[in-house]
Amino acid sequence: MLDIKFIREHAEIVKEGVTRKGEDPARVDEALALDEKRRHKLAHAEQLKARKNSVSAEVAKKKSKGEDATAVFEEMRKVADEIKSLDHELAAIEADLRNVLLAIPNIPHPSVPVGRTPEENQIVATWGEPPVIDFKPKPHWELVEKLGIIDFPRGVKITGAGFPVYVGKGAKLERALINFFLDKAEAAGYTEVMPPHVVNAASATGTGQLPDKEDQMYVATKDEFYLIPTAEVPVTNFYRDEILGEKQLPIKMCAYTPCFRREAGSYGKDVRGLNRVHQFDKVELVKFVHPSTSYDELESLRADAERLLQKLGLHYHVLLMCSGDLGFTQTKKYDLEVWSIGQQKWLEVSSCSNFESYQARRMNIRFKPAAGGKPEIVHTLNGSALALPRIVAAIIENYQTPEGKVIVPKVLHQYTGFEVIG
RNA sequence: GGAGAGGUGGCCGAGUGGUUGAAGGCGCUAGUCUCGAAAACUAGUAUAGUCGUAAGGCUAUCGAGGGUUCGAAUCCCUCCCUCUCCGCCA
Repeated sequence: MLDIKFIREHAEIVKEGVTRKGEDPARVDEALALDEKRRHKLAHAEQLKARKNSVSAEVAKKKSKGEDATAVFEEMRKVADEIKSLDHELAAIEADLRNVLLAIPNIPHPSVPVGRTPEENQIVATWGEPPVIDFKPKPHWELVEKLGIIDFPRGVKITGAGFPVYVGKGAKLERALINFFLDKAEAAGYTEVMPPHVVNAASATGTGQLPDKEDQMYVATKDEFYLIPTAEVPVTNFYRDEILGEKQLPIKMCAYTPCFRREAGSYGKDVRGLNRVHQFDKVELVKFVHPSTSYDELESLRADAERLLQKLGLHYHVLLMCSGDLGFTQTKKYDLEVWSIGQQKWLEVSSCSNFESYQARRMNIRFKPAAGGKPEIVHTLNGSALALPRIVAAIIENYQTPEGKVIVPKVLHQYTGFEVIG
């Protein structure tokens, strides 16, 4: 969420940013009104508390001298009641204010193009060329079935649609990619973590999954646990409610986890094969950085993700998302899309975002400036490096042979132990 | 899951109703001393909100929330977490 003080002091900037995101700026005024009301009540309540405290001190003094102090009890009883009711009103106002603040999106960075639809995203880089082949390429779902490396029907039997089973070389390819991605992340300075795959409500709120995106998560209701939709959730919450040292920054972490997404409301959209599944593997990069460096860190994060695609030899391009296509909590985002020849389309395999202080404020992650002074909120960023299933789809389609075999990219050989599937 | 113990500042730890935001120690920072360092000594050392141009004031916070009371770190209730023993178990 945004800082209420920042909103108070820069109401117009915030409203303008909210509008660019395609959200309703009226919430900003709502927040300001609640804030005004809150501070008014707070001043009143604190006055009464100050009175209570000073009277209490006097009572203590009198009692220690053996004097009678019952004269003020009657009045203080009333003051106590009044304080209690003001505190209740305040709690209600604060809860309302927080809810309104949570409903105000992060505002786009000035370098983000203004736009409303995905068509207005800008292609800012392209790498490689589509594979040149002289036969009709097949989509991956046909290839994997023939090769017997991914079993969709049995996944349906075991769990349901969107839960593929990787078998034999398919499983090994998956594992090889995970190890490859993690090794590269480690080489780029990221510390590997293996976090829990379910989180509590506080963590899900910290990264912004709750309250808005509750429908997208699987919930273990008995224990109020949420299956993670991305490693971003547990990893970013690693430092929730902590104060870091400025010298520790930037902190770079990577994590492999399975990701669980209900994908409610997306039925029929790109759902064939591995394009959209309910459980998938992903290696995620997360950074906690000094506010002055977060946009440089975004560029290097993107470079870290791009390097993987280059090593795999996959033709891709980079999209700079327009203001309207940014996520609620993001200020700037790049999507990496890989060309998949069998489907003749671009598949999103990574999304690299800067959240500035928006997530960190919700999570209360701060750092103590080395020069002294008050703790400041860190900036957080994250990016996929990379999401597995679409990479698997792209590899299988782009590296297919006329006979329906798949050549494994060279960088993976040391991980797979085989060079061809089929 | 059963029984018991406990959760106090960066850490250890005192505190069972009244100037206790909280003794003492450790750590950390600065200063004195020293050629320099150590030691010693002195001082400082939480977070947040709010008011104020500022200096500074006020309020809150002793796991969380509620209650009792003129007054709660201290008493009561609920919840969370940690530890020990037993049970179960990869």
